Amino acid sequence: MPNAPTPTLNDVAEAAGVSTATVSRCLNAPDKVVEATRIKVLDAVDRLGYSPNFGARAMVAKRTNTIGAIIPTMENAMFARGLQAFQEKLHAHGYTLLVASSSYQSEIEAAQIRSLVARGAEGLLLIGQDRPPEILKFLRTQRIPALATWVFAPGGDLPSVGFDNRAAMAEMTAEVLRLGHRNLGVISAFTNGNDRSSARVEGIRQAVQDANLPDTVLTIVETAYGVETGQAAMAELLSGDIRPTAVLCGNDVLAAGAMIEARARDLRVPDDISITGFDDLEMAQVVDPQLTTVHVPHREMGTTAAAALIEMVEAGGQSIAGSSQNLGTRIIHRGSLTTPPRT
Amino acid sequence: MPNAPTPTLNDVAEAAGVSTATVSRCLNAPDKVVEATRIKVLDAVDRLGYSPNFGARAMVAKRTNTIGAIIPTMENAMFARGLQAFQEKLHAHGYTLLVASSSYQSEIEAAQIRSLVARGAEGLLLIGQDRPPEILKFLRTQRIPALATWVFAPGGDLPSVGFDNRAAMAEMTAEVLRLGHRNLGVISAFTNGNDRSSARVEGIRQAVQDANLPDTVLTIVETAYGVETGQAAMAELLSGDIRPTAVLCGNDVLAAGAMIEARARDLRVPDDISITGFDDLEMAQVVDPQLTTVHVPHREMGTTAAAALIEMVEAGGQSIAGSSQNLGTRIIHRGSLTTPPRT
DNA sequence: TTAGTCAATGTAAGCGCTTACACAGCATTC
DNA sequence: GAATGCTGTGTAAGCGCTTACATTGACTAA
Repeated sequence: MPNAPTPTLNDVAEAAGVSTATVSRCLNAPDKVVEATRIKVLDAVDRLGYSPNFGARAMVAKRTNTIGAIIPTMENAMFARGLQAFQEKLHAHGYTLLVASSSYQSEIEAAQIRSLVARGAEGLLLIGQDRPPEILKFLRTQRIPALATWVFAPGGDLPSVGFDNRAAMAEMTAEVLRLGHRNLGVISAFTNGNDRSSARVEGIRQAVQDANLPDTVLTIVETAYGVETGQAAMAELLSGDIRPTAVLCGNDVLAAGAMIEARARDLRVPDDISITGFDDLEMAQVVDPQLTTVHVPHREMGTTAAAALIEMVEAGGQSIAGSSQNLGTRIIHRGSLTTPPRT
Repeated sequence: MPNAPTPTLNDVAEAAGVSTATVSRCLNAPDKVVEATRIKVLDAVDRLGYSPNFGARAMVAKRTNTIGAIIPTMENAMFARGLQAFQEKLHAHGYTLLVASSSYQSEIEAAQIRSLVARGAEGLLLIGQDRPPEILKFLRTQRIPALATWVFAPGGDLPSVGFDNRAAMAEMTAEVLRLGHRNLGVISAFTNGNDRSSARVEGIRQAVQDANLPDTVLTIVETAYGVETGQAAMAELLSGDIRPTAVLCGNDVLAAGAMIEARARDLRVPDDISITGFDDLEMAQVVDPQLTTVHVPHREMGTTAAAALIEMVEAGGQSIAGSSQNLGTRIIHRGSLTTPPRT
């Protein structure tokens, strides 16, 4: 058996006894071809197991119907959920999603952006607002519309579809302070190069300031994303001189870790210590007590972002601008937050 | 400002005053070009914001360094984790990962396979072993090596890197039976078109049979993936005539749902009822009591699969076969499984 | 000096596809 | 019965790139 190379349009044309143009038409505009021919051609396609070469097609058609997304990591349920919704919406509009991950590193993100654009992405979904000017310039010269998500930052370099991390966390903090807590632990994901994390921490500081309290009421620990790291951070917080009565966590996963550590030390949540999360993942409902957290409409965000990006792409060269949308968050009161224990 | 189209190799060549061949060489084999020229060219590349067109390159070079993966959904931590490891390994070997999701539907998977191949995927990671013969034929005629994962099925149509779902679940069931349970509830993900789910259920039946027990000891409920569906399934199980003393869940997420329902009914886990999971996700450690579950080496599987697939791809036309690897699982004893309550 | 070598660059073909245009055949229309 | 339109198909250009081969010129060796 000779090493049959993968069949091309030409092979199909020969097999069907027609020209390549006809084959192409059969595949892309079947009604422009009379039925008898179409059957002949489709039969040949089947027989040869022909599959069109996307690159060649894209090169001449100048359309790819492809949109790219770059997320820090797939291993974060929050992104996974939003992305799944994003992809479903894209699919419904005939677009294909290409996903890449950056491991939270700006240079990798830059490389991935170039890679996705080279692969024909006509629009890009990115996480967060901050990125180096070279990238923005690249996007501009390539005329690729891009959307920042998981943040709401009108007037930023990129249009954004998301929510106000800072305000949401400030609201949660205000609630904690209102309940009477005056000694707050904070477990945050690394803020360096992560504008969502840092906005959340800023929100906390803001709320403390707005309540006319000194920022010495705060003890902040930064750590990597994960249950175990959250647990370790909680251990650190609890071994300090003054024990916080409430711990604000930058996300639900860290909060779950904090709860494990609290339990390990025989601290009852929330009677001995309150814990709050952020994101409202499944995990928030699975821990005991269930987590009081900030609900983020991840799926809605994915869907809205898809719609916005498609619009930007189809607006074409005209305006790459697009406009920002704030999706809003709300505090979900469950069992992990209450008044501080009486001493 | 004229509508500047995105710059091409030619534009760079003109801007640098050299031929396209030289520009191409600068980019792909810099040492074949004298330094002075190289600087000129790279400068022009920068100035124009040039980015090579992947499709055009792939078309002539016949290499894409791209591997595709199709998973049922990104919204499942189990896949996310394995995939992240897979992608890291690929990256280290200079390959790019293209991800698509199939929503657990075979026809969508087939379409995605074609789409990824058309986009130049040189190898494919798939989940599970079962798929229609047309797809296998397509893969064969296109000479695309493919690997089945999350299963171990030597002698199957595709080589596999994974674990034996059936044996793992049988082992867990045997353990439950050994503790004295004689009334087992089972909450399984839908088994239809999901060979992992069905293998797990088969494992349970097998273990019951091996213990010379009638399969009336089993009450099986199938449901969709999710905490809430797990909870509903548990409710169904608990409202039956005879209450199971142990509930075997097809995965940790369903198990977490089951625990919530148990708690809602004031049943203590494990004293009143035992619950087991499968996968050993973070969620298993976060619930209280922590879940006794089957540990699956997701990351290791991803890494191993990447290595195997790269090897298959680089073996090229010769043998698309590859060989299967069984990664092994083990039961993690935590707090959710104990002997049945005395009546 | 002259042939020979070699490194640096240019020339041009062609990868697989779509599509503008040309063309043939046929049914209408006056 | 010629002019007209329409429909189905073919012809061929060219998308952006890599690379085999040709060319150039500087240098070496005899």
